Amino acid sequence: MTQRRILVTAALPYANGHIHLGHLVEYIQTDIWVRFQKLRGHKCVFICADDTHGTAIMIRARQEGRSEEALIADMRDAHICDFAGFDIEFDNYGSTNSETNRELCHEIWAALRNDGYVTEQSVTQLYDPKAGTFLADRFVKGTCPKCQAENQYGDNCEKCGSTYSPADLINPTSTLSGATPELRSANHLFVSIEKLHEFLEQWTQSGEHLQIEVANYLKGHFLGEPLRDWDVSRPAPYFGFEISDSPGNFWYVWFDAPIGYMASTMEWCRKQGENFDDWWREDKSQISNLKSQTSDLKSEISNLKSEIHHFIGKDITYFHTLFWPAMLKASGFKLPTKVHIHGFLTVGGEKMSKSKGTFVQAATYLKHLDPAYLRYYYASKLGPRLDDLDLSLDEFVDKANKQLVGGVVNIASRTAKFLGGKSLCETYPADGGLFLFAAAAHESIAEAYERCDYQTVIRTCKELCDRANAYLDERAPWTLAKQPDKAEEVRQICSVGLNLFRQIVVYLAPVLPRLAQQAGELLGAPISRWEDAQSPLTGTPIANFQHMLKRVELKQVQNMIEDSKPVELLTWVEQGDVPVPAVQSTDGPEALEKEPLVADLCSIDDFTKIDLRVARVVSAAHVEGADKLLQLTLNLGGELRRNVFAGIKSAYTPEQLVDRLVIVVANLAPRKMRFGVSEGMVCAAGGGGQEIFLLSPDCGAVPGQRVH
RNA sequence: GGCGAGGUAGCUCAGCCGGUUAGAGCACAGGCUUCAUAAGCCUGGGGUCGUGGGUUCGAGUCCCACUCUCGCUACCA
Repeated sequence: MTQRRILVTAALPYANGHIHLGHLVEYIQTDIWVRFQKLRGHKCVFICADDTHGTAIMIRARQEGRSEEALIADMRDAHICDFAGFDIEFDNYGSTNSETNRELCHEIWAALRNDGYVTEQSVTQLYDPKAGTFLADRFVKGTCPKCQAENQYGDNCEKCGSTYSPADLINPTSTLSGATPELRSANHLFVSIEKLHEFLEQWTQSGEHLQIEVANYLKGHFLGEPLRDWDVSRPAPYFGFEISDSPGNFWYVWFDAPIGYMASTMEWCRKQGENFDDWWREDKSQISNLKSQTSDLKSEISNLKSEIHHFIGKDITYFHTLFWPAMLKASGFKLPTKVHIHGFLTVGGEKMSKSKGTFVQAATYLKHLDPAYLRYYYASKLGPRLDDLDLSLDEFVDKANKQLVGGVVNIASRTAKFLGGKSLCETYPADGGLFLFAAAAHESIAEAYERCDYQTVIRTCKELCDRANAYLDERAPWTLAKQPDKAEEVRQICSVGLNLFRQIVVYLAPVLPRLAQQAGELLGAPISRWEDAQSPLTGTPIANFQHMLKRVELKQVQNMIEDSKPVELLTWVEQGDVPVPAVQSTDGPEALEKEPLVADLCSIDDFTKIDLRVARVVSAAHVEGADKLLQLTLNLGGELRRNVFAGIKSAYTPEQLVDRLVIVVANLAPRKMRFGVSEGMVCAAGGGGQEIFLLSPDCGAVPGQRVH
C-alpha cells in the first residue's frame, strides 16, 4: 500500500465557551479517522486551533475587565485540557490570534486584492453609542415588527418566524449597554465570489469533495443565482487583525478562522522540519509535467500529493464549501480533498438544554465517566451522512455495559486468567477458521472507517465478538481447567480467545486507544499497526489480567446530568425593593422572625456541592442603565478572574469594594443577565437596600481558599 | 413556500447494483452455563417494509402521485 499524506482539520472551537458533548461529536469523529489513518501507516496530521476573534470575545473580555489575550489564553488551556481528557490527539493546536495567521491573512488578502476580488460598499448597521461599537444582530433586542412579540433578538422572531433587518425592530435596545442603538453607516470590504461561480459549481457538484446531500443543498440554495458578495471587514473596535491596506478596519472573524487551519499547519511544519508548501500549495510544475511522464513516475508523484480533509458540523457548511474553496482558489492554494459534514447532537431526542442538564460540558462528563464510553457510543451511532446523532442515556449505559464490557473486554476477562504468568501457544492452534474469518473482515472495516461509517465498523466488530464468545462458550476452558491433564488444551483455547480479542481491539483501536494500549500490555506485544490483525500472536507472555474498563451505573450518568443543571439562583441580587429602616444591634428576634430557619436538613454532601471561595475584588464599577447592580471583577487566585454582577449598589460604592476580600459562590452556574453574564455570587447578609452586609474572611485569608 | 433527508418488529436502526421463507441490538418469554466486571450462549413470539398506482417473471429495493416526520433556508459563534 502506498503511503498517503493526509492533512486533517476539525473545526476551530470558539474561545468564548467550553467544550461540550456536542462539540465532541466532531472531535471524536475526526480523532477516530486520524487514528485510523495513522494505524494504517499513512502520514496523517491532525490540525486544530482556537478561534479567537470577533465581537463576542471582545465584549466578554470587556465585561470581565481583562484583555482579550488573557481571556483566550485561559480558554485555550481549558480546551486543550478537555480534548486531552477525551484522548483527542492533535498534532498541532494553534490559535487564530497568532503572527503566523496574521501573515497568511495578509498574503491571501493581497492575492484577492491583486486579482480584483475586493470591493468596497457602504453598510448601514446598528451602533451602540454607549458601548462604542457596532452591534452584531444577536446583541440587539426589541419587539418584532410583524407580530409584536417582545424581547426578540437580532433579525428573526422566534414567535412568528419572520425575518427582518435588526433596524426594523420596534424599540431596539443594545444587550450590551441597554442603550438605544442608532443607525450608522460605514464602509466595509467585500469579496466578490461570483467571479468563481462556475468553478464552485463544478467543484461542489463533482461528487468527489462533498456528500451528495450537501452538493444538492448548495445547488438548491446558492448556486442557482448569483453569489452574493461576502462582507469580510468590520470597523473598529473589533478584536482581530487590522487590515493593512484599510486602517481602522479589521477582518471579520470568519475570514481569518479557516486560514487558521493553514497557520496551525505551518507551526507544525516548523516544528517537524516539514515544508508547508507540500501541504497547502498546488505545485504547478509537477502537475503540468504529469502528462508526459510514465505511469510509474505518475504514481510516484501522486504519492507526493497530499490530501486535505476538513471535518465540520452542518451549521458551517456554507463557509467551508463556498467561501473557503473560493478563497483558496483565488489565492492559489490547494483545495480541500474532502469536506466531511456531520449533524448535531441531540440528547434524548431533543436539543441540548441547559435547564434539563443535557448541555453537558466535557469537563463535567469527565468528572463522572470514562471517555471510552462516549467514544464508543458516538462511533456506534456515526454514519457517513449528516443525520443528527441522538444520545440516549439508557442506550449509552447499555452499549457501554453490554457491548463494550460484556462483549469485547469480557473475551479477555474470561480467558486471560487461565494464562496469567504463562504464554500464548508457540503455534496458533486450529480454531475452526475464526481467526481467518476475522482477518478477512479487515478490508470491509477499513472501507467503513474511510467513509466515516463507524456504525458499520462497530456492527462488524460486534459480530466478531459474538463469534468469539460463542466459541469460548462451546469449548468451555473453565471446565477443562479442572482436569490437570487438559492444561495444554486450555492453553490452546485461551490462545485462540485472546487472539480473537486482539483482532477486535486492533479494529477498534482508533475508537478505543486506551483499550488498545492495555491489550498490548496484557498480551506482551503492543498494537501499533492495522496489520496486527492479520497474523496471530504466538509465544508472548501473558500478564495477570486487570480490569480494563468499569461497568457504568445509570446513577453515574444521572449524576452527570444533575451536575449540569444550573443551580437555582438566589434572587436577592435582583430584589432589595423596600429599604428597611436600620435596626439597632440589640440581637433581637426581628431577623429570625422575618426569615425563619429552614426546616429541611441538608447533608454534608449537599453543603460541599457549594464551592465557596475567598476572592479579592480587583475592580468594581457602576453598570450603565442598572439601578441596583455593580459589576465586580474578582480574583479567585492566580490568573483566575470572574465577572460578577451583584445587587449591592444601594449599600456600597465601587470605591469601597476594590481590594477587599469577599466570599463568592464559585460554582454557581453562570447567569445571563441583561448587562452580561454573571459568573458567581458574592455572599452577603441583610434584607436589601441600605441593609446589605458583605461577608469577609478574617485577616490572613487569600484569594482561592475554599470555605468549609 | 423552496430545498434536503427519512418513514422497515414495542424502541433504535441495517438492508449494496431489484431475486430464495425481510435482518441486528434493546425490550419481552423460555432454556443452558456459572470462566468472566450480576458477564456469556441457545431458542421463541412479534413486521400487510407510510398509502395508492406503475415497470417487471419477480420490488422494502426502480418510477409516479399522495401523506406524515425531521432538518436547512447564508453574512449567527
